Amino acid sequence: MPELPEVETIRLGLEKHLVGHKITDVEIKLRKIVQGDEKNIIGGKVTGVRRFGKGLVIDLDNGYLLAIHIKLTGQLIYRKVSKGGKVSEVPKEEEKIKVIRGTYEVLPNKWTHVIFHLDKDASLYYNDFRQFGWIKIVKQEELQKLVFFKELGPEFFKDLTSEKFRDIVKKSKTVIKPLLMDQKKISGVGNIYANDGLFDAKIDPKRKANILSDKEIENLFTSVEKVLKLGLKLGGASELSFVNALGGEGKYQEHFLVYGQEGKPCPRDGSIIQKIALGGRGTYFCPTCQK
DNA sequence: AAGGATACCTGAATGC
DNA sequence: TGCATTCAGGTATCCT
Repeated sequence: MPELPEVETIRLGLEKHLVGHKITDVEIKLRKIVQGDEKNIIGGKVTGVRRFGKGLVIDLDNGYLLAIHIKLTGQLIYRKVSKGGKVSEVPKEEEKIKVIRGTYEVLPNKWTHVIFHLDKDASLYYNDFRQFGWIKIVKQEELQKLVFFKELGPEFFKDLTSEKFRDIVKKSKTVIKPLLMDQKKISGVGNIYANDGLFDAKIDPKRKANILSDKEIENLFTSVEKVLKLGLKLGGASELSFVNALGGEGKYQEHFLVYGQEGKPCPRDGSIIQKIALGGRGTYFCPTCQK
């Protein structure tokens, strides 16, 4: 569920607040989350934050980087201890942050698995209640050796053109919805935006990719771009545990078209939205207007 | 090789 | 009521 818009929202926040900070210490509470030697990043200063699909890269000035995937429930939250009650958009010590659905906790909490201590009274917390995410500490030149980054397909707003998208769709023998979510084919799209994009394009998620017409493929490209753009504009979808780099919530969950809307009326024609499983994932669609 | 099924994990929702 | 089961999902891995 953290998909391109959510991860980009985090990246923008980290770029604004984290860049320029030096890592002074790393506290690892759950070892399996971190791979590589944390000693290699101590003393390193953050020079930039990049995103590839749903993956994040925090670049340091000492030749190392942090490659991060938050998977379903990871959170990266920046906090700076405010001195002298100065007004700041950065969360304060006592501020509670959404952990999962209706649960709010201060930092750190039982789901905080890694704490990066930074200079200038700041810290970066990694929380993850399902513990699926990972943080890899590697040398700059080793990023492209990481399987996840190496195998990523082209992505929307970057290197995926509508022509490339058409070729990928036409070549695939799978069902269109799982194809949209296959990171090796197209990166950045997950369950929420695949469901809503297909709805916007009026395409039945069960159809085989290679039988879609050129026009349908073009519409789908435009529709997926459209919902991704809206998701980013609204700061992502926070229905489960997504929060931005300052612990704030997004608003796209208030604008879901069909995702999670089983039993509710279709926003286009009022038919009841159905839920089925495709590729083992929840799939929501309108049975009458998605052909 | 591509595509499908399963594991990973835990809180919430559901079942009886 | 309370205990057990099911469900959610992005990869990683195994299997065909």
